[in-house]
Amino acid sequence: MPSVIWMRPVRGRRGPEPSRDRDAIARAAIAVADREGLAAVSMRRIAAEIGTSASSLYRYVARKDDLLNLMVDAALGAGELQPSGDWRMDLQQIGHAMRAVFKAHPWLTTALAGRPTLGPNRLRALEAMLTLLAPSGLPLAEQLALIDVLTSYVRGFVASELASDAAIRQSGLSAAQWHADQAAYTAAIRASGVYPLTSALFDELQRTGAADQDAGFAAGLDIVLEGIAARWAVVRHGKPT
Amino acid sequence: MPSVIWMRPVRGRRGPEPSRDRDAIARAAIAVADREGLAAVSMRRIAAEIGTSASSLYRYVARKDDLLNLMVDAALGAGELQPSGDWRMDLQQIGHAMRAVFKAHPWLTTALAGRPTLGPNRLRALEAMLTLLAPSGLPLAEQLALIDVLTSYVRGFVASELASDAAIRQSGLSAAQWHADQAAYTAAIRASGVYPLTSALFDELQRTGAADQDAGFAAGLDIVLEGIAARWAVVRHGKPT
DNA sequence: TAGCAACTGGGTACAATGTTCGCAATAGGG
DNA sequence: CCCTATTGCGAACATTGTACCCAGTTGCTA
Repeated sequence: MPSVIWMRPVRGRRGPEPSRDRDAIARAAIAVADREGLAAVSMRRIAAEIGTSASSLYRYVARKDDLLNLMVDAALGAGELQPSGDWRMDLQQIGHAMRAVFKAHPWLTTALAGRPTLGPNRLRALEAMLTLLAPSGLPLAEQLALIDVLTSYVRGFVASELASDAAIRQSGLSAAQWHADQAAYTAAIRASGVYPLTSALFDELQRTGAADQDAGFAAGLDIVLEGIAARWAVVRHGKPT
Repeated sequence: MPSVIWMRPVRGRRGPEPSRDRDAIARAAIAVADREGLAAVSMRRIAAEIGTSASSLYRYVARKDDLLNLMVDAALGAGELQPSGDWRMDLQQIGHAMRAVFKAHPWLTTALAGRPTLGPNRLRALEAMLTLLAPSGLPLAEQLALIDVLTSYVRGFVASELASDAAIRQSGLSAAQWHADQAAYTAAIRASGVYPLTSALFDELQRTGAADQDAGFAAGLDIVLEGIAARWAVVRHGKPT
């Protein structure tokens, strides 16, 4: 039996028809993770959610890891791209769409860590981005590098955005208590006098609300796109690396 | 008692002197994670490693999460920067050093996911990078965005590099079996005919060995630095965003 | 058509995990 | 000097991922 879940047949050739399907399982697990965090996703819990038992769930996924793979690929499948012909605008749009997906499923960045999930949805997205970058004439491996730069940036940025929420949920403290502890910590950092720039940064971040985190994201995205454009131009104009 | 571990006193004012210290605990945990993966890091295991019991370990860390925070900050503390005066060269050097750290501790990218650890070592690194970017004259928040772009890229790239190793270890399969399964999967993807560019990418990646992954990383890093340089120039020459 | 093999559903069991509790020993502060 | 805060630790508990087994169901084949 193959270890990649998408290589395993969805049902055997004999015996009763399975009463659930992978999509329903993924949806249930995603709903739980969205509502209560990734830690709430246990085999027993998801099984109960779809009205069956843990051991029955193992008829659909070989290991819990496969359940997470299903969740990740299903969550990643939301985006659909309408190519406009302008690669930079398209990449920008993809970046914003990815950010929206990651923010809609706060557990996704964590679940993706160390998991090279390559399900049908992610394959579709990869193919679409390669199609977008094809006119660059760059070697495919380098196109992949460009895509990696973009997706890594988005994931990293959203991870920072969600970090406090995640930490709060994980710590089990009240949000107020957590923020108080955090404020005490930054106060101690400032008081140490060893980190003047970092302290100033804390001040600035506190002064400007989280409202312009959108602007920050867009600015970072522009940096990335600028780098990609530069690389693209190198090939187009024959300039050396 | 504060929830941030670095705000908690390292020992009480009475009673016997603790027989171990946080550094030794972090070192032991890092050694186990390096050798056997993050999954092998359990409270009982680390306690045994330093010759004590699980319940005693709880005198040093309030929760397992704190143990991971200690590990992350200790692992991140390896790098030391010698500023050369050329910010671009310095950032490049930092990027390469970070990649080395992440590759030396394959569990680090995973442990860092969803964990806004801000221990002394990370604070030092942040302050150093802000010092480096100070001449840009950019607002601190935007300097942070630049740093995020860089670190996100490095983390994302190394995560991709380590993904297969991590997946192999996690699956419990033999490396040969895993690669066979993976090859069968990519073959099925090619056979489907739906993903021509992705299939070509697989071919190209297989043809070029992993030897030039270094080159790929450097290329991506250049893209990032190019983007940062562009942003820097905007301010210096007063051009509009 | 009879029967066997493959398959699904699910109850039970097991080892391992994070974490809490209580108790004995030990140090400093009044 | 004694009281209280603190350390080390054994035992216990609920929860977790997962293996095993058995009963019922379907389809292939003789």
